[in-house]
Amino acid sequence: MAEVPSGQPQGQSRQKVGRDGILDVAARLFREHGYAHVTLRKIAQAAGIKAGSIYYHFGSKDEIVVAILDAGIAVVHEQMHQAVSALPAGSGGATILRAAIRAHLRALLDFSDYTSANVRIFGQVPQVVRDANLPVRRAYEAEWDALLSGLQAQGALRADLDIRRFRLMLIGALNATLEWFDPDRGSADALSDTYADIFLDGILTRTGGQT
Amino acid sequence: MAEVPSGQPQGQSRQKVGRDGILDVAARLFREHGYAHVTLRKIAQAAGIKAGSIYYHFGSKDEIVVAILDAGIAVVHEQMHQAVSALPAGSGGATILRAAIRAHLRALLDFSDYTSANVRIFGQVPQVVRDANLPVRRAYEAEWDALLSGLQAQGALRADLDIRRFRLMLIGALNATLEWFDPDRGSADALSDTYADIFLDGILTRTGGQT
DNA sequence: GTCTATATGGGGATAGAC
DNA sequence: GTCTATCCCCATATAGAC
Repeated sequence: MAEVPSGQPQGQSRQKVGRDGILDVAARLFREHGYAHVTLRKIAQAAGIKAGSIYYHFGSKDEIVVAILDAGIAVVHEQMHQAVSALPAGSGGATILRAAIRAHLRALLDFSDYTSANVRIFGQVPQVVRDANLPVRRAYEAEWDALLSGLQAQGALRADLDIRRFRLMLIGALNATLEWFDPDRGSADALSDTYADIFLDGILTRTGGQT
Repeated sequence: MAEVPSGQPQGQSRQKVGRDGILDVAARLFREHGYAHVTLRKIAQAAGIKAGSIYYHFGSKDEIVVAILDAGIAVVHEQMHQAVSALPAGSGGATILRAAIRAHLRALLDFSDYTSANVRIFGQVPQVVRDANLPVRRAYEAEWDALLSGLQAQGALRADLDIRRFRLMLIGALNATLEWFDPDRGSADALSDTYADIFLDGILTRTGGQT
C-alpha cells in the first residue's frame, strides 16, 4: 500500500514509526502470509526497525495479533452498520441485504488489511488469542442476527429460515472469497451483486416471475 | 477414532505402524490443530513411535502433508462422483445438486480427516506443497464445472449464472462450515438440505409458487 | 525509542546402533 | 523399522547501552 521511495533497500518499507505503524505492516504481512510464517523479525524489517524494538510498543507477539484481530472486526462492523443506516427509510429487504453484503465484502477485499488478516489467521492463532477476539466477533454477529431477524419479522425472509445458521453460512461464504478473489476478474462490488443474487433468489431457473 | 486401550499412557494411541498409520494420525492432528502447530514429534508421539523413525517412511514433513492433501481431495471427489452416478437416470437438476452437496459435506464433516485436514491447512502450507496438490484439486473443480455446465445446458440453472464463480462460492461456503459445524446442533445431512434450499431457491419470501 | 547481544526453547533433519 | 543422540537453524523474549 505505502509506496517505497525509490532509493530504499529491498524488502524494507519506509519507517512507519510507532505502535500504529507496526500494526499496519503486521496486518498486511499476516494477511499475505498467515500467522505462523510472520515472525517478529519480518514485521520489524518491514517496519524499518529491529525486532527487539517491537517490545517497546507491545508485550508479546500475541498482543499484536489481538490488536489486529479486534481492529479487523471493528472495521467491518462499522462499515456494515453505516451502509445499512445510510439507506433511505423504508428500503426493501433485498436492498438492505445487498448493502450489508457489499459493505462486508468491500472491507474484506478492498479496504482493510485488518479485516482480511482477521479472516485469514483467526483459525491459526492460539486459543487465548481467539478468546480475546470473541467479544467483538459476537457483537458483529449480533448485528447481523438483528438485521436478519428484523427482515424476517417483516415477512421479507422465509419464515422457516434459521437465522443463526444462515448468518454462519453467509459470512462463511463471503469470507471464503478471500482465498480466490482476483480483482482482474471483476470488482468486489460486482461479486457482491452475484452473492446477493444467489442468496436472495437462488440459482434455479424460475418458471414464475420473481423480484 | 481408534479407541485407546485403557492401560495406555496418555496422549499416545496404540501403535499404528507403517506409512498409512502415520498418515492417519497426522491427518487427524492437522485437522485439529492446523499445519504449523503439528510437529513431527507430535505426529510420532500420536503414532506411538519416535520422531526420527518417521524418516524411514517419508523424506520430509512436506511429503507427509502432500500425501494428506492429495488423499483429502481424492476422497471427496470420489464420494461426490459416486453420489451423482448412483442417482436414477433422468433425475432433476435440484436432485442432482442436492446429492452432490450432501456428498461433499459428508466427506468434510462426517467421514474423512483427510478431506477436512485439506480444507483446514491448505491455506497455511508452503507454496511448493500447494502447487503439488493443485492437479487433483483442478480435477475435482472440473468435475463440479462439468456437472453445473450440464445442468445449465439443460436449462435447469439460470442462463446468466457464471459457473466458475458459482462453483467457487459454493465450495467455499461448504468448506467454511468446517469452522463452525457442531454435530450437537444438527447433522451434516440436515445442514446439506439447508444449503441446498438456500442455493437453489434463495431466502426471500416467494410471492409466486416455486418448485 | 531504538539499538546490539544474548538467553532459552523447539523445530526439521541426519547418522549410526540395534 | 525403530531407536538414541545430535546438528543446525530460527523463533520469542529479555537486558542494558545509547
